[in-house]
Amino acid sequence: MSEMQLRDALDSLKGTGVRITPQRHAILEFLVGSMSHPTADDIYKALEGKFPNMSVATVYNNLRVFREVGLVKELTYGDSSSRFDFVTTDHYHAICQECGKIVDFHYPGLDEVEHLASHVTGFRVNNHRMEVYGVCQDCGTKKEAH
Amino acid sequence: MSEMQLRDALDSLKGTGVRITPQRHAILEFLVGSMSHPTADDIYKALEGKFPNMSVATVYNNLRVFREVGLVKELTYGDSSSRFDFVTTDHYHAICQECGKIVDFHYPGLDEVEHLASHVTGFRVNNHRMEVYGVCQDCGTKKEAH
DNA sequence: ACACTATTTATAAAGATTATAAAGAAAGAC
DNA sequence: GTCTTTCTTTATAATCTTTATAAATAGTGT
Repeated sequence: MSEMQLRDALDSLKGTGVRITPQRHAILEFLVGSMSHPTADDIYKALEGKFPNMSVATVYNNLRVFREVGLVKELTYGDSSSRFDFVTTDHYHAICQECGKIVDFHYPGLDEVEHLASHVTGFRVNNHRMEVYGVCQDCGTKKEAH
Repeated sequence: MSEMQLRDALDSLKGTGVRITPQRHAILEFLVGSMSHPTADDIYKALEGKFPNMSVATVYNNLRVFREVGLVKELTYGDSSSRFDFVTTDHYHAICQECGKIVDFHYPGLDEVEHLASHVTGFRVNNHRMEVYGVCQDCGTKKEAH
């Protein structure tokens, strides 16, 4: 299943004339297999074993390439580093304010918001982003216990 | 009108035991009067005339204080620096992908999304954030002309 | 005006991301 | 398979934003 996602992603890259390097392959593979919305540094560290000589710049460069092609979304969360999310189906994020965990959830049709925004602001609207902030179950129960 | 907002904000600060310094007064005043969602550096530069000796750290420190008290919201937009928004009524942002302009718009009741997210993820949800991305009128017409 | 404590300032440090230039490797042509 | 061109990687330095630190300064209540 994620095999196919990876293959599609690679095809999509080829289609836009982006070369497939071992590093790109590995970064994409990691992103597809990862449920944890990793930071650039997470990816760098995760691939240290396979590519002892890989530069951080390579990770950043390729994440930018993937983002430009539309394979990956960049999530900027408050103070710390950006997190990267392999684009599959449309979904939103719930972010825990205690531990930083990010959990996906689906919600139908916020297209209406885009239309209204477009009407009110005069923008040609391309897309939107939404996040819900709160405290996850783990952190919630951790606090109750005293 | 923004006079009153400023006065309310100052009262609110006093109420929580935060001292009113000239710098804080000026930063708040600037935020209330500003429609442009400035960065910390914008604020620093804008107040350079009035406070030639003010430190950047002061701006950051106070923006943090204001955020903790709930007077100000921090917006993290993509690659560059955070932007700060004086909290008035609830509203969302439309962001131009060409020039970075941020325009406010109102939309009623996305509480439903919070409820669903809470139900699906098990989070105790506190708040949410939504942004619409696109191209503003200025940038749109600029491109048509050739 | 005094005293107590929070705040400011100046500076340095940390952390994330990008720029640069030389070395290396994909992909298509032959 | 080899060549050649061009893109990519690497290593390093630089940049930019934000925070930490410690001494000097200034609010606030009495």
